[in-house]
Amino acid sequence: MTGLASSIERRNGVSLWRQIADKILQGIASGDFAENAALPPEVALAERYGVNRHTVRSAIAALVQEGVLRAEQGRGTFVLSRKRLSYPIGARTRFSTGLQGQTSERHIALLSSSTEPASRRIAEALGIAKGAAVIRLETRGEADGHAVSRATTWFDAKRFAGIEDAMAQTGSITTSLKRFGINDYLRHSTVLSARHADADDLAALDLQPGAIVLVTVAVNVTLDGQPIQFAESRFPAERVELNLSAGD
Amino acid sequence: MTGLASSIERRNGVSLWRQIADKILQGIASGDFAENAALPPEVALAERYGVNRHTVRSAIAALVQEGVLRAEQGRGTFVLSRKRLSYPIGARTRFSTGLQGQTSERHIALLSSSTEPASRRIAEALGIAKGAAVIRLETRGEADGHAVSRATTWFDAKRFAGIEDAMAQTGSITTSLKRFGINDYLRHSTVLSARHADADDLAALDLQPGAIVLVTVAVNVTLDGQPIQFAESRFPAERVELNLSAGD
DNA sequence: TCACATTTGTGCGTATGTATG
DNA sequence: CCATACATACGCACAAATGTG
Repeated sequence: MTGLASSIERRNGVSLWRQIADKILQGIASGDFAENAALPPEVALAERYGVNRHTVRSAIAALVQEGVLRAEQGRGTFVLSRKRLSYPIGARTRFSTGLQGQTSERHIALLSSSTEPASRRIAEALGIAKGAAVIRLETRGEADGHAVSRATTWFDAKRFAGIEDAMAQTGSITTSLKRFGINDYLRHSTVLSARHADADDLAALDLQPGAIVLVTVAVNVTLDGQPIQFAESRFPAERVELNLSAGD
Repeated sequence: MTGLASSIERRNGVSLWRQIADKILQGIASGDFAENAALPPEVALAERYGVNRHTVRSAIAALVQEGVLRAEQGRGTFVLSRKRLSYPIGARTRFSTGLQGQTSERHIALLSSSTEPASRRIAEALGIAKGAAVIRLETRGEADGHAVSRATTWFDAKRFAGIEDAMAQTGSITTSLKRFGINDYLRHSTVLSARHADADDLAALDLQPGAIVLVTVAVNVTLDGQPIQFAESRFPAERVELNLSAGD
């Protein structure tokens, strides 16, 4: 009955906190700790495994960092579920159609917008002069009430004046672009990386410190190759995977 | 001169360790702490900022986790540099040619190989019967002496008997496949995710606990669509970005 | 509104283990 | 073997957030 606790060993080359973390993982795998339910309080775990509360906290911190648990001050520590949305990226990358069939509802919320001079990087991507006015949109993609992306996108302000209003109204880039005579566009390039979420990501995507975001930096172009949009999107790695579809 | 330390405040809603971490980031940005050089010892930092050594440790742990620092037991804590290799992924994804121009030398080292029955997932991907024999290769991609990828790949054992020997000799998948009459192949699908590096990744890719790996799960096919290879690759996010090239 | 219990978060002091040179 | 410096673990105290009565 105390088999679990007795299998914790000291000075065997594996730190106690790592052993505790593995115990918790076992507990989740065996159904001892249910998904989407609260873990026992730290003090209870500390007693169960015969270690100090700090040691349990180290284990929990590691698992939070691995995206397995989520700790909430004053409430408890919860076991996360692990299904991921699959977000397709290809020549025709579209937020809404991409998630069709996986969620019942999705839209893009416009958080803020502003006009600013283009940095060198953005000017080059959009094929305009450095310092020319660009519109920046800060958006959050939501599916079934969960935040699944946080993006910053830039448009040439001259060509797309007022696109922020269209976005606010329609909640869709694709629809907004139609108001400017663009009925189709292609993903020209995508650079992909991953990093820990920063403070903004944490707030916008409802993540815990230490969470990982997938970052895409992309340029969309018209069918004849004119760049129209430059975007950096952040996806919570624990909730989203990217699906690099071959053709379309 | 002691302006830095005096700007640390207690009970202002931001934890001390986070404030210290931000101080260290400032120090790096301002050149106070040089890239690729050792940070002052923890006790020195603790004194400089007027906090306990544990608090400095929390700050350092956070920055290690963010990939900014690297702590080495018995030696010191080092500021990392942040250039990344750009690894192209497209229809014709090849390790060696992909990194051409970015490194002077690159190859794939075969760590181990084995034959095993195909799991359901692998059988489906390769279009063979579940339980049929498959060859598994554990490899590490190296460029200029640095580990840049860690992959596990599976081949149908019947069709590609002995491919492990070819890999060991040539250090190239592309070259090895030629021995089996395959002169060209295409990337059929890629699913991309990110997670924290596990123990194996840490060792193989020379990473610190808390580091992030980009994970691709891919299927390669012959020109007429026959699946030949299933692979899961892990890339250290701090050293590699993925470049989703549009056409080729 | 307020008090209170519960639970996680932060900080300090201390001791000991472990890796490096 | 020693000194240095990072790693782990424990005990204690209090702060902060949450939920409840």
